[in-house]
Amino acid sequence: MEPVAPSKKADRQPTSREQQRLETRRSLAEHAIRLFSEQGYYETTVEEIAAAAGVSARTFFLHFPTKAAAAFPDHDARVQDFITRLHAGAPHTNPLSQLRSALDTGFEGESPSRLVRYRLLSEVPELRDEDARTDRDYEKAIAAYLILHWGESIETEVRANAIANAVIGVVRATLSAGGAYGIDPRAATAEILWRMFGSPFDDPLHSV
Amino acid sequence: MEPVAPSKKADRQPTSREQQRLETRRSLAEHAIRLFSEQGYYETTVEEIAAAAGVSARTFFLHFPTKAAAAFPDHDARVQDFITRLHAGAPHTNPLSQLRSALDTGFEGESPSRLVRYRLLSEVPELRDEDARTDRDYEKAIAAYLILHWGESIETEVRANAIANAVIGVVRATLSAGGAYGIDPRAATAEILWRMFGSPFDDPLHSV
DNA sequence: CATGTAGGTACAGTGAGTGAAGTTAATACC
DNA sequence: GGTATTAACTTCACTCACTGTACCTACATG
Repeated sequence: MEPVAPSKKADRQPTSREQQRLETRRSLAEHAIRLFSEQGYYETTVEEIAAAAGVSARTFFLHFPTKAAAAFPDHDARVQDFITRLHAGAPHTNPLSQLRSALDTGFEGESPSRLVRYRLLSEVPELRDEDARTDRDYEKAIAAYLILHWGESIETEVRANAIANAVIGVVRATLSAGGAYGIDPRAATAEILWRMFGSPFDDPLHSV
Repeated sequence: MEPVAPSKKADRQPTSREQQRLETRRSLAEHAIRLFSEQGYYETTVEEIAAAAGVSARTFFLHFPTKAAAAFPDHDARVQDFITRLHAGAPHTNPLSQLRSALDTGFEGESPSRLVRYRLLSEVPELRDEDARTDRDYEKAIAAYLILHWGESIETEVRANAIANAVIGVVRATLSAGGAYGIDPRAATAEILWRMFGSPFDDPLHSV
C-alpha cells in the first residue's frame, strides 16, 4: 500500500480520474452484492444497482459486461495473484508441489464477502455460470504453467489440461461439499490430491 | 425404437398429440443447431428458429427454457443413459471400475451432430455455460453413485464429490484439448485416470 | 356427443445489453 | 494561462431473450 511506489507504467500517483473510476466500480460491486443478498438476484435490476451507486444504468455496463459479473469484481486480480504465486517458486521446484502451495495460500485470501457469495452462488444459475468461468481461468493458468515446465507437446498439453481440470474440480468440490459441513477446504483438498497424485504431491506423469 | 414396446406408465402406443409434441421439439432443436452453425449463435434469433420450425416464438419457450438449451436437446436422455449404465454393474463390482466402463461406453454414443456443437461450444460463452451445467449433472450422478456404494458420511460425501469433479474434469479436458489433435478421448482419459487412481482403476480412497 | 385438456397462438410486458451522440471536467500541451 | 483533448458519464433509442395471460382448436376420453 505504499502510495508513491513506482509502477511499471509510470511513477506518478493515481490521477483523480483513475481514482474516480475505481471508486465508481467499487461502489457498483458493493451495492450489487448487497442488493443480491438482501432481496435476491432476480429481484434486483441493474437500474437499481446503478441508482444505489449514484450513476446511470448505462454506466454499469461500462464497468461490468453483465449483471452477474458485478458479483465477482476482483476476479481478474485474484487470478493474477494466483499466477504470480504459481510462478514464484525456486527454479527447480517440482511444478506439482509448487501448484499445491499456490493453491494453499490461495485459500487464505478468502474474504468474508466471498462467503456471502457462496450462498447466492448455490442458488442462482447465472452466478454459478460466472463462477465456472472463473474456474476455467484458473485451469488455463495451471495448464499453461505445467506446459511451461514440461515442454510443449501434444501429450503434455492434454495431460496438463487434464490435471488442471481435475485439480480445480477437487478444489471446487471440497469448497462446496466440504463448506456445507464446515470442513477446512485446505486440509480436505490437500488430502484428496495427495491420494490422487501421491506424496508429497510428486510428479507421476512427468516421469513417463 | 420398438413402436409398440410397453412403457412403464401404460402399454398404449404414443398418441398423436405426444408424437406431435416430440416432432415440434425435434424440429426446433434441429433448426436451432443448423442456424447456429450456419450463421452464428448471436446472429440467430429465437424468432428465426421458431419460424424455421413453423411455430410461434412463444412455443419455442414451451419446449426449451433458454435459447442455448436448444443446442443440447438430448441432454436429459444422455444423463439418464449414463446413470443406467453406471448402475448396471454386477452387485459387487468395484465402483470405480464400474464408473470407468460407464464412461467408456459413453464415448461411443457421440453423435456426429455433437461434433458440430463442439466447434460452436468453444466459441460461444452461452453454450459453454450450458455445457458446464451438463457436466454438473454428470458429477452429481457420479457422486451419488459413489456415496451409494461407500455409505453416507461427511467424509465419503466430500470425497465422492471430489472424485466426480476430478473425473469429469479429466474427461472434459481430453475431449477439448485432445479433440483438437484428433486424439482418441477414450484412450487418453483412461490413461490419465489410470495414473491418477491406480491400476486397474482400483479404489485407493475407499480403503481408508 | 359432450367435455376436458394438451399444444399452440396472439399480445403485452419486463429487463439485460448495445450503439450513438452529447455533456462535463480533468488533463495534456503550448 | 489558455486551449485542445479525452476519460467518465449521461440520455435516448433500440434489439432481443424471456414471461404472464388469455384465448383458440383439435384431439382425447368417458
